Order: sequence, then C-alpha cells, then structure tokens
Amino acid sequence: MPLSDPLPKNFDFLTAEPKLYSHWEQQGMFRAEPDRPGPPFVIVIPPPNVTGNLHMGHALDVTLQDILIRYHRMKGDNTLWMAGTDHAGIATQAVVERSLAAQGIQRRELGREKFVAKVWEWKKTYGSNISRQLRRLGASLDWSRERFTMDEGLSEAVQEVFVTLYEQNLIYRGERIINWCPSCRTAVSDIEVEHETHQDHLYYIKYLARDLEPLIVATTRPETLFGDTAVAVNPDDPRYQGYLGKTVLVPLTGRQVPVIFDSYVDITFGTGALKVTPAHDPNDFTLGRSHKLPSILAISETGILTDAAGPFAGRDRLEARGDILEALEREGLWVKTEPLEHAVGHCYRCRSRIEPLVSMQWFVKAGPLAETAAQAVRDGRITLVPASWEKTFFEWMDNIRDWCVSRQLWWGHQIPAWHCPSCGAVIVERQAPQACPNCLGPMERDPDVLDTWFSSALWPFSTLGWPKDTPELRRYYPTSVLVTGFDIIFFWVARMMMMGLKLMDDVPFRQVVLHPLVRDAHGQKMSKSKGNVVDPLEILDQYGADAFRFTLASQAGPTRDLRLDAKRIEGYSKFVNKIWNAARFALTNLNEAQTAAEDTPAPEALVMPQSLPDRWIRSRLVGLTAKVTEELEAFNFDRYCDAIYQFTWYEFCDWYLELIKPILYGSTEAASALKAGTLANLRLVFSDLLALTHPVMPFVTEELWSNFAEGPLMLAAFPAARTEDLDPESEKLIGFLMDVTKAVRQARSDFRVPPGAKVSPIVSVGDQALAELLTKEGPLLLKLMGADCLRLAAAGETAPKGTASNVLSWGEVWTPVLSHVDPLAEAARLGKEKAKLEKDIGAAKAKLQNPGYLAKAPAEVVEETREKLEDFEARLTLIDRTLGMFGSLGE
RNA sequence: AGGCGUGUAGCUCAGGGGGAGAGCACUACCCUGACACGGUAGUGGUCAAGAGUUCAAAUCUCUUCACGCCUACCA
Repeated sequence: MPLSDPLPKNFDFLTAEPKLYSHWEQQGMFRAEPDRPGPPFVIVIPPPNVTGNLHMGHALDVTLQDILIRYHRMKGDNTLWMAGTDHAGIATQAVVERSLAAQGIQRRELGREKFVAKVWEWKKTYGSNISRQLRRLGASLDWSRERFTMDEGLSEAVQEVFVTLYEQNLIYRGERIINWCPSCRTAVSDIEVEHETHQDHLYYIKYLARDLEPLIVATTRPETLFGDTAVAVNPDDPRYQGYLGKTVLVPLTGRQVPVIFDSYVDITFGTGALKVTPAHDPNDFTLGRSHKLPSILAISETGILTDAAGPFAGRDRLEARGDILEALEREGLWVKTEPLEHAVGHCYRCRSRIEPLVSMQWFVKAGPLAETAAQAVRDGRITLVPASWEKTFFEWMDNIRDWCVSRQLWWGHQIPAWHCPSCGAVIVERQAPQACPNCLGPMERDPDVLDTWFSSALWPFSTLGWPKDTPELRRYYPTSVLVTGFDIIFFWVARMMMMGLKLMDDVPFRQVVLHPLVRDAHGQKMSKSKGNVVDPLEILDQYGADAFRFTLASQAGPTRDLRLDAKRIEGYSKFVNKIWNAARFALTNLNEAQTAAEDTPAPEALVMPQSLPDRWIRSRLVGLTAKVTEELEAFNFDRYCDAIYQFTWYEFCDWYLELIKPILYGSTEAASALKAGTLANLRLVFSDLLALTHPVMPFVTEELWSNFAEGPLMLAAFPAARTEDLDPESEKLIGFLMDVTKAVRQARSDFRVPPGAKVSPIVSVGDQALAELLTKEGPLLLKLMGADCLRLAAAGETAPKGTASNVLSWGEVWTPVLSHVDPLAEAARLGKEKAKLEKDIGAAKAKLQNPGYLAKAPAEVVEETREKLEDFEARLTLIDRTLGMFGSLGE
C-alpha cells in the first residue's frame, strides 16, 4: 500500500514563488564575485524605464536572459547579470509633468530645480516597482549591483564620455535642421521619428513673376511658404530656362525670392518647380546652404506660425492651413489640389507631427564610430543571432547620419558645456569653469540635457564602474551576450558598439541575441488604444511564473512575431502539473522503499541500471542532455523547451513511469530483484530532468529538488551527458515493445473491446531474439495493453477462425473479435486504409522500377524503400484477410 | 522606392531534397493505486500559385500573388 501523499496534489505557486525567490536572494545566490573562478559569463539587462511597469516585452527579454544566466551559473561560470533602470528622459518627464498638472502645477512655473527634485521624488516612490515585478518572474539578477543611469557614477561616465568625444572632435555644436516635436518641445533624433503613410494633399500655388508666366509650385505644406527664400527648378528642365536670374513673388508676403537651378529637383514631380524653405525642410536646408539662401523661421518651437506669417502669426500651423489656402484662392493664386499619399513623421513618444526646423544643437559625429562598430561585426568579433539581421544593421551603419544628442528637457544628464553671455565663448569641461577664459565674465551652463540613449550606450561599462578601473570592469568586460528585441538595434545596440569600441577599445559584448516582439493572439501589436494589452502580472497571478516563462521561451525562435495566447500558457501550466505529479509518484515509491530497510537502493545500482526500462531511459537521457546543451548554447530557446517537454511527457511519464510500475508494484522475485536499482535510477533520472528544466522553470524545479537531492538546485551542477549510458540496444528493444503495445491498443480500439475486458493477444515475431525479449519483458506490458497474458504464435500459426488481425512490420498481433463490432463501419475504415496502402505500394514500386532512382539514390534509401514495400504488402494482405472475415461475419 | 520577413491541419507554429508533424481545438471511449490540469485510439492538409533544377521538391532556384515589418531628404 502506498504511504500517504508526500506532496500536495498541485504546485501552489502563489505561495512557493515568493518563498523560493526571497530564499535565493537572501542567501546571496544571485551575487557575482569577480574573484571567483570560472570563465566569466555576463549579461547586462536592457534597463527598463525607472517609472515603467512590467510589460510583455520585458517578460520575454528577462525570461530568455534568466535562462542563459541560470544555465551558465549551473555550469560553473562566474556569472553576472547586471540589474538596473533607465531614467528615460522624455518618458519620465512627461509622466511627472502630467501628474503635477493634475494637481494644477505647471512645470515652467515650478522652475527647473524644483521640477527635477519632484522627478527624483517620483523615482523614489515608484522606481522600485519594476524591480519588484522582475523578481516575480524569477529573474536571478544581481540586485546588489543595481544601477540607475542617473547614479553619481554613471553620470560621471556620461560627462567623461561627452568631454572626451568633444576633445576628439566627435561631438560638435551647430545650427542644423533637426526634428522638432512641438508637443514635447524638444529636438529628437532621426530614429525617434516614426514615418507613417498618410492620405494627404498636394497643393499647386502660383508664384508671380514679372514679365513671365507665373511659376506654379506644388507643396504639401502651404503654411511653410512664409519661410520660402527661393524657388528651385532643374537646370535641364526646358520649361523654365527663361527664369534664369529672375525672381518670383512669394504669395501673401510681397517678398521677391530668386529662382535657383539645381539638379536635385525632380522634373517629373508636380510641376517641376519646388519652393525652397531652408528653415523647415531637410532638403531645402541643404539647397539653402549650397545656394547661400537666407533662412526664415515660419513655425515656432510650439508649432505656431511666427511673425513671418503676417496676419496668420500666432496661429497653429496645421489649423491655419485652411485659411491660408482660402487667402490664396481669393488672390487667384491657388491653382488646384490633388490627393497625395506620402510619409509624415511623428514623434515616437507623443505621436504628434514632427516639424523639421533649424536650431542650434549638439551632435555626435557618427560616421567614424559607426565604421568601427560595423567592422567589429564584419570580422566576427560581434555576432548577431539570427545573422539575418546583419544586412539591416550594415545598411544603417553605412549610411548613418550625425546623432542629435541635445534635448530641451530638464530631466536627464545636463550637458557639460558653458556659454559666456558676454563674449559668446562656449567651453566643454569636466568641472564648472570659474570664469570665461576669454573675457573673464561669468559663464552659464548649457540648459540642455542629453538624449537618454546617450547614457544607455555606455551601459555595458558604466555599470561596471568605468571610468574608474574596478575589479568588475577588468573581470566582466566585454560582456558575453546582449539579449534584446530587434526594435532597438539602432537606438541602443549599435550605439553601445560605437561607444564601447571608442572608450573601452573593445566590443561591449560578443553576441547579440535578437528575439521576437510579443504580439497578441492574432498577431496584432499590443497597444492601449486597441485594448489588447495583456498584463504580465495578471498572467503571473493566474498561471505562475514557470508556465509563463515556458510559454515565452517555447516561442522564442528566430521569427519576428511572438503571438501570445492565454490558451498556450494554460497548456504549459498543465505541464508544470505533470512534472509535479511525476514527482509525487517518484517520492511515494522512494519514501516507501526507505521505510523498508532492505529496499534501500544500493549505491552500485546507480552505476549500472539493471532493468530494460532503466537502461532505456538512461540512454534517452543522454540524448536529451546533449540536445538541451546544444540548443541552449545556440540560443534556440524554442527547441530547448520542446526537447524538455517531449521527453518529460512522452518518454519519461508515458512510458518509463508506466514500464517500471510492474517492477515497483510487482511481488514476483524478478520484480523484487530489480526494485532497488529502479528506485535509484528513478531518483537519478528525475533529478537530472529537474536540473535540465530549471533554467526555464526555476520555481517548481527548485521546490521539488529538495526531495531528491541536497543543496539548492539553483547552484547545482548542470547535468553533463553520461555517454557511457548510451544503449542503442535498449532503445531498439523498447521501441519494439512500444510497437507491440500500440498495435494491441489499436486493435482493442478498432474492435471496440470494452475497457475492462482483458485480451490475450497472440504475437507472431519473425526474429528469435525478439521472441525471447517478448517472453522475458512481456509482463511489463500486460497492464499497458490491458492483457492478461501475451502468447507467442507458433510457427505457421494463422489467425484462428473468428479473430481479427492487425499487423506490424515485424509480425502480427491478433485480438479476439467481439460480437458487437459493426462489420460495416470496420469494413469502411479498413477500406480507406487499404486505398492508402495501395497508393503507397504503387509509389514504392514505381521508385524501385525507376533506373535513375536505383542508380543515383543512396543505397540505404533504396533499401529503406524495399523494406517499406514489404511492410506495406504484408499489411495489405492482413487487411484483405480481415475484410474477408468481415464478409463472412456479415452472412 | 529599396531592404527584410512570413505564407504547412480550424487556431498557433515546428520541420526543411526520399513515407506530411506537434500543441491547442474536435470525435469516441476510459475516474486503471502520480496526475481527469489525466489516459487510449482517432478525424483533419493540392505544405499560397506557376515554372525550373533533380532519379526524387513542402524542402533548392526563379517568377507571381497575399500579408507583415524596417529603412528613405519625392516637395
């Protein structure tokens, strides 16, 4: 009789997860020590926004990193997973600003100093949210080293890098056309602009010329005409040769501007005449530079029209458009309007329409840095996984433009530059200067802050203590792997490469693992407006971290989308339950054995498994261990999960545990002799399985581990493949026994044998060895096939009258036919099977008669086809015989 | 406009030159002493279309179609 349950019936993850996590953390198991031995394995977390909440992207990213970190920690590497958060300039400032506005406080009224203090307060209150949420996922981050991009040390790193790059002429200040977000009221970089295709209009407007026909230009933004300082045509355009050296009148302004000739202008677009607004269009800016045109600001930093717009001054640029067109029409200068589809830039933060405008900003000269970074990928010092991203990466790196790094915000790293209001001098220094070096007057610090991504770019070394020379920096840089979504290759990954190579003179990481983006069950991007956002915290509450992590990892292949379906998570939560119950089974038997002293497993039983099922599962475990290691090393998280799932469920539970039951429960002498060895083997195989599964399902495996082995699983050795356990013979034999079992089950099902009824299958086996095997190991199978005995067919024995047949490639199995079988239905089913067999036979025969096939196909392929043909034909014979029998039954 | 990617069972996807696979869903039966969050047996597909290479193509090549995504200075 089994003892009382050693474990509750299900895994209570809501109780167990926090308990296990705080134990790990309190025992310092996440903590890395530079002086510990072992090859370093280092990952820096992509720092989440300090005021953010856990979303699906984090959940996936962190799960994959934790799998790698736990695997390497168990392997014995000196493992560091750096924790930290990002100050997230615009995002955080906007959040705090909104919260203050709700209390009726305006940022500008508050003033810079007080506002920044409010943000710090905010960070203090909400900054640990995200870390708490990451803990719930089981992330084994080294919290003792947690960093924040605005920490003192990291701020020092930012300043040091800025000054160094400035000194090397890799940072400059200049008046350029930049992307301006009128709503955030700051400059943003090129990649922070999202282009969206819009159904827009192309407006044709007359620019009057003295003594000549009016020039008609086409524009999508008529409101910018107040900033026009020229009209451009192509020098090869025959229509406009007469305008050389002439001027035209900008509508509504009374201003004469020159007609310039430039091959940039596309003769075929619109009218071939282009209005030039250097202050508000990147191309026009370039044209303006090369033709030395003045620049007139028509749109202000808040998106309203400037005084240059005359009567329209002070109005929003988009809202005024209609009235401007009306005014043009009244003057007879509007020609026509055509629909036009074109891309319009939007701020990636606030979605408002970006206005290009000329402004004084700081820039990083990206060309030389990008070249070095691209080189590191070209020569393999950094590899991208999957490698298909390389082309996109090079495309961007080879055409990179300078990076506008100044932001007109208050929250962030203030630029270490000082201006002299009296003489205009600008200096960049590590320390605030006492006075202007030119005129000795007082200096003012540049009010701008740096792009958030500037400090993120330093993350792999700033978090390790740079610019100080620390043990961590020496031990852990370069880091090993960077895991992130492909959406921030340009924002972050490329810039870390540039900065790392520049400042550390070495790559920041050796491999970049780019994972998919999480979408909803229908492949739609999750967004608040669509209402399809799934909150990871709810998933964690409902299904637990292990099932959630397994779901994410099992879908993290080299694709771009990861469709998250609650049904799948539910499915894997059942897998957690399966593991839990396999443990209950194992423990019940192990505990029972322990109470009976004579059954205590002998140590030597561990070395050499005795029974066939034990030999088999040990051999299969070698394969699993090798596969798991291989897939983890190659970042094939999906295949790793698949291997674990298939083995655990279909080999370990469905077959191994069932096959050893006769040994564990049996009272025969043979069973007793094997029992101790089987129990020892069960313990060994199951603990290995727990260890192999731990990286992806840390909680349930750790919880169960203490019942099977000493110490924390988290720090246990990752199983190595015991190749000496490889046992092809046992795999072949068990394969045979499985075939017999399945055939009998199928026959039972086909002939509707009631579940309770025992059958007495007669098995005919061609091979003497297999016959002996069946005699010896047959008892293990009886329960699985619902038989009371298993009889070998005598030589030449055929199906007795009144029995039906099924067939296997190796022989035949008969089971008694029950009277309630519906002959018509069975005949129909067999007829279908027969048709398929005949088709297969025809195909195989055709192959074997094909001279080309015989000559060119590999010998083993041909041999295989021959065997198949024999098999098919044998089965066909049996089916015919059965059909004949049904014929006689019908009479 | 270029680049990348994807089209395989009702759904989500794996596979990747020699008999079309998994999970979920569905059908039938079963509470057998780990698990009904379970078990057994099934149903279900011109592997997007066309052409080519090959003894052999879902798989390789080309073309087409559909759907995604990214990059871009067409006003």
